[in-house]
Amino acid sequence: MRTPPHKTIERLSQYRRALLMVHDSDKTHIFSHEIAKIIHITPVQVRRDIMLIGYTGTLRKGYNVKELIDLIGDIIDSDTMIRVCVVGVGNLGRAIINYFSGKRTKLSIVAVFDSNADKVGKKYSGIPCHDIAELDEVIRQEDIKVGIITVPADQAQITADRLVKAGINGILNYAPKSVLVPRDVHLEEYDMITSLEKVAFYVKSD
Amino acid sequence: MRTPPHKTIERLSQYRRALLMVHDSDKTHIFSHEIAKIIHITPVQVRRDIMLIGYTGTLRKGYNVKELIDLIGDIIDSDTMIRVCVVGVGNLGRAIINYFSGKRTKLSIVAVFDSNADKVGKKYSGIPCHDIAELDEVIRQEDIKVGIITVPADQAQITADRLVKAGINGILNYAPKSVLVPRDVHLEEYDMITSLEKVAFYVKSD
DNA sequence: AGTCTTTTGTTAATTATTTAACAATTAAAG
DNA sequence: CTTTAATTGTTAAATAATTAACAAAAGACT
Ligand SMILES: NC(=O)c1ccc[n+]([C@@H]2O[C@H](COP(=O)([O-])OP(=O)(O)OC[C@H]3O[C@@H](n4cnc5c(N)ncnc54)[C@H](O)[C@@H]3O)[C@@H](O)[C@H]2O)c1
Ligand SMILES: NC(=O)c1ccc[n+]([C@@H]2O[C@H](COP(=O)([O-])OP(=O)(O)OC[C@H]3O[C@@H](n4cnc5c(N)ncnc54)[C@H](O)[C@@H]3O)[C@@H](O)[C@H]2O)c1
Repeated sequence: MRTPPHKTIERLSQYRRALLMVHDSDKTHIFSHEIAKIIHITPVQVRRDIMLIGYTGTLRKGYNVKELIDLIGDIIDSDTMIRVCVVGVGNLGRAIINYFSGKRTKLSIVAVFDSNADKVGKKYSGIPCHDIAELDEVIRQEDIKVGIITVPADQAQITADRLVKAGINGILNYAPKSVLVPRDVHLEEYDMITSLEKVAFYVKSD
Repeated sequence: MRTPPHKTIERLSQYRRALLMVHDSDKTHIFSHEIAKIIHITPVQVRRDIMLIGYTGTLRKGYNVKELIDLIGDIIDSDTMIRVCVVGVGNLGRAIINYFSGKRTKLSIVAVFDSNADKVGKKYSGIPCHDIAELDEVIRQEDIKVGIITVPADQAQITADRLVKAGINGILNYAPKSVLVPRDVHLEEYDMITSLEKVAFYVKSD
């Protein structure tokens, strides 16, 4: 099967989040328009995405929740566990560690780093905090493949460089400063202000 | 001028973030390829966006940083200050309040809410925390137009309902559960797990 | 049993977004 | 002063993403 479009990948993750919640209830099947409503998209889009990944529901019964969850896993999850670290254990870092812990079976935050001696040696949501100086060593030992950056903006680039040097393959950067990485390192960046300004823009021109 | 495409609005916000940083240095002008490098897009895209908003740079000198910042402000900012509140002062809420404070001239977080009595009455980054029961009253008094949700997932919908009832026009939801709002309320949602799963997907299939 | 309604799966059409191409212009170099 | 290289602005082409259209199947209803 051809690898699905970027946007579909993104939505698959959202579908699964929604499906996992539905699965906790007693529903075994779900219609495209029900999924659509949760994600705020159209039912056609849902059906098209599901078609793209080669799943078929049952006519007039909808999609089997469990099966669809598993299939999405087959597509977007790695075979093996992907190990992740967080650099910078401030408010945002802690929010992320705490939110994420145990949420997914194929992704796991296994180490966090900070430069503040008061934090080093402590555990956050059960994950040990290492000194930033040990980053290289720990990343190699723990076989960490993805790093999340939550340090102050002026430390973002140097942190990214360290992560790259240690052999990481993907970075998720929350510091409000874009970082430069080699082309073979996959980079995602997110800035809340962009989202807020977007809301504000559409609010004002209502 | 026609209102720019959604994606351009998003990038304008990013351009401005980058330009503000450049402006702090002594550079007065910047080339499209320099902006492009910071945002990780192509120079053509940058020029096209700038064309769309009707700005013209000087040939072989690039764009005037200050002018471009101001023009982007004219497009995406509101004439008047847009007042924002945050509901849920946990790790994430505090990270947001702290990060955002004072960053933009036309957007301001003026109130935060929590249900925990220990937090009510305190100030966070200078912003007073009110009891959630006073939400309606404070939002009307303070003329708040946008709400940011950072409460636990199971409180997300009820919080959204409260905000809508109080007359808010836009919501930025960070709780990992989609909320339903009337069509005239602009909604943005973001979930870190989607970003992380995206990174993981592209990392594994490298 | 036959009709109606719902819902999927898929192809085609439409719309949105990005990328390419290139003329025009200007600063710098010789 | 002429040539060269760099850079913008814009139109056209290509690509990506969404939406529409609709046939086929299956349960519900009579
Ligand atoms: N992208 C977003 O939407 C968003 C939202 C909120 C905050 N932020 C940003 O995220 C970052 C963290 O925010 P926060 O509120 O947690 O800040 P914070 O100050 O509470 O935490 C920063 C942490 O990083 C550590 N640190 C500093 N330099 C370091 C280094 N070189 N190596 C390792 N650790 C280092 C500090 O000791 C601290 O623990 C900031 O850059 C902030 O602007 C982004
Ligand atoms: N979208 C993301 O990327 C992302 C990342 C991290 C965390 N989260 C989510 O953000 C939310 C907050 O995370 P956190 O780490 O700050 O959690 P937290 O538990 O530290 O904070 C939640 C706060 O909300 C308050 N609260 C609870 N119910 C409330 C209500 N009905 N009204 C008002 N206040 C209420 C609590 O008193 C607490 O202060 C959680 O839902 C978490 O899953 C999302």
